[in-house]
Amino acid sequence: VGGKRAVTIRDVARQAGVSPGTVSRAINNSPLVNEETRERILRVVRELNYVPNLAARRLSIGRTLTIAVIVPFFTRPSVSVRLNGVVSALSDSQYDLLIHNIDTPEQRDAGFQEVLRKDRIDGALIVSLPIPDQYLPQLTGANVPIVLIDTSHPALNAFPWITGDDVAGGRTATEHLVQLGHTRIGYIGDIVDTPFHFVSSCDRYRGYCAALQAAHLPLRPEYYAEGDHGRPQAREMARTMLSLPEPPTAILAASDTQAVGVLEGARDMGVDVPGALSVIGYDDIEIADIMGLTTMRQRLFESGRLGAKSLLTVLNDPETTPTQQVLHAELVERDTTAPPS
Amino acid sequence: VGGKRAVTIRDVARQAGVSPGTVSRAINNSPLVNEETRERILRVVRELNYVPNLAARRLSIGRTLTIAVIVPFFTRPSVSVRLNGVVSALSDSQYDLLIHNIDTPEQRDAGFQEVLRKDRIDGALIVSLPIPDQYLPQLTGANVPIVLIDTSHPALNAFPWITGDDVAGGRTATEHLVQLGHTRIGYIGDIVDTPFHFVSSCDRYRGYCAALQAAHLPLRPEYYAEGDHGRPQAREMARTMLSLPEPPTAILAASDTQAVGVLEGARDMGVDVPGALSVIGYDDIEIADIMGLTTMRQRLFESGRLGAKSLLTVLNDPETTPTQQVLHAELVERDTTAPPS
DNA sequence: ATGAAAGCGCTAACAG
DNA sequence: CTGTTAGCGCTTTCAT
Repeated sequence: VGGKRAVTIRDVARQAGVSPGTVSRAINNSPLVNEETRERILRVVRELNYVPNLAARRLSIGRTLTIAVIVPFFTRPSVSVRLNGVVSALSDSQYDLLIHNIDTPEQRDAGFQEVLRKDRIDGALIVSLPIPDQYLPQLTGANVPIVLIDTSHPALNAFPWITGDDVAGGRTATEHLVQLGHTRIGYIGDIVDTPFHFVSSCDRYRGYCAALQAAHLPLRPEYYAEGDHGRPQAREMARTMLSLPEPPTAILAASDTQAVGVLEGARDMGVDVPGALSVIGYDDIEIADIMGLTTMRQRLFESGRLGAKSLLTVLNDPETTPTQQVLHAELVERDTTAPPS
Repeated sequence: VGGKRAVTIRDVARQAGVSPGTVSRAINNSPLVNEETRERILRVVRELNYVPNLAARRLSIGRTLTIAVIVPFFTRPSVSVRLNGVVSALSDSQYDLLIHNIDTPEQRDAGFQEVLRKDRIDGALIVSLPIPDQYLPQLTGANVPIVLIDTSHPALNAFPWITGDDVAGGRTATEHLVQLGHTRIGYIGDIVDTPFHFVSSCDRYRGYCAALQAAHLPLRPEYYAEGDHGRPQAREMARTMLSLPEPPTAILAASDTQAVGVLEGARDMGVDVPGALSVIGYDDIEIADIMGLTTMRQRLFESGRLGAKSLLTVLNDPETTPTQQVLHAELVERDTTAPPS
């Protein structure tokens, strides 16, 4: 646990009989260095096992070589897959990845205030986190490029973003149920009015409404329920909804996790799926495959990867026009949807 | 996208009518500064919205204020939960978290060579990654404190670590099946001879063997199968095993993910669970709860949290003796195990 | 209690 | 092509 001083660029310079400047040029592939001296220097570098001190390099070049990803609830499977896309896109870049997880509004404040600083990061990815108006100044004034993944804001259309079209997705899912012949279709989603104001559930509900209207089906308030995101909550809501005098014959859930809760609720009530109840989820995370759940597939990994790539592009050339892309969700039919009996 | 120069400590000093050194002392809570001047300085800091440049600070104090976590396959649920424990323990520390994901041996090399450097990090957590002998010199010579989570090595007993006892866990799981009356018990796990040499599956198998021997039950080679980690592979292995002339009446899987594969395989073969086949998994990730899977619960989140705390302790005081802790796994009985029929 | 000055290890502008 | 020099922005002796 000794204090053996690290090898510095000076040591290399001395050993190779050149100046530190030349060593710097040599290791940074500057053309301004003789091929022979470069080789000699690189040999010494290897002998001495020299690696440039990152902090010094960062301070000197005025860049942090770090990218932050600001993300809520990163253990949620859908988020985790998106993150993996980010990690994979960044893995052979020069950038370090700084993960800032957000579980509470305080952490969100910290994320926006302490992380989005030019002396901390070169760029940021904001993933799946709705952006309240109050933070707009911090984002637009952040002075570092920001890419939005699975989130957006009308005032931030100068930023690159990658999102899904949740309204269209909710509509497609609902249309599938309508086409199967369902007329009593319920919706179970997230609470709209949380500190985070997640909107995907809300958007999917809007798609649901649009599909019902297009099919001239009534919008029945008792067929809408919202609760904290989670299986147990969805289970409870499903039980309540299935206890109605005239229960729905199909339920669209705002996520696969909640759809699984609905399946559990149906089982609790002795309601057969898909015989007496069709269930459709959203995301197509692994559990959907396991449970044979019909769902809307989002390209989660891809969204992370594309967003990260897009940030790298901007970082390389700040003049590029921002990539903005909508990834459409696709219906995956499995075993939980069928015509009503 | 303007170049408005960031506020530096000099600006604050000038504005407050003191020297940069005093400002530094003031913001770092040095006792060597008059209370009045400190307040004046802090006021200016607030007015100018000054935040110290991290790279400069790091270079100056010779620490990186960064902790790396080196982890394979971080989207696997069990890994993801452990990571969340780490993140949570570090969230209100001064340290940044640098995540180095490992999916290939090359990334592992990079992780051990480029990440474990004193100029990059102040300390590291190695999570769920077996350590081949060839890397021992790099670890012992890394010159930064390292904490092992869910992995260990006889030569690294000077390091703090947190592990589960996989042998004991495998034994407990198997004993449960034995006590239910099973005598034909199969094991489905990971391939031992991969580039990563994961050992947990192997250890759990050793526990399985010990339990069988203690119960005077024969060890039948046809009741052992190994394959790449994953649901589909486990499903296939289960089908093969259930096709034996004398199939097992119970199967222990090396992980919940694989146990779910076994459930699928059983369903494929029309084998009722738990009527004709008992299945037990390992980890107790969310899917186990969903599927009603009997399993061995590991304290995943806790392991990450404890490991990170332990690293923080060492970082604060390098003289502390390393915390080494075994977290025992606990049997969680659900609906997939029953006496043989 | 405060200021001056040196230095962390690197890069880059300037001379030659 | 290479050496010299001046920072990057902060911390930390050393004086006072």
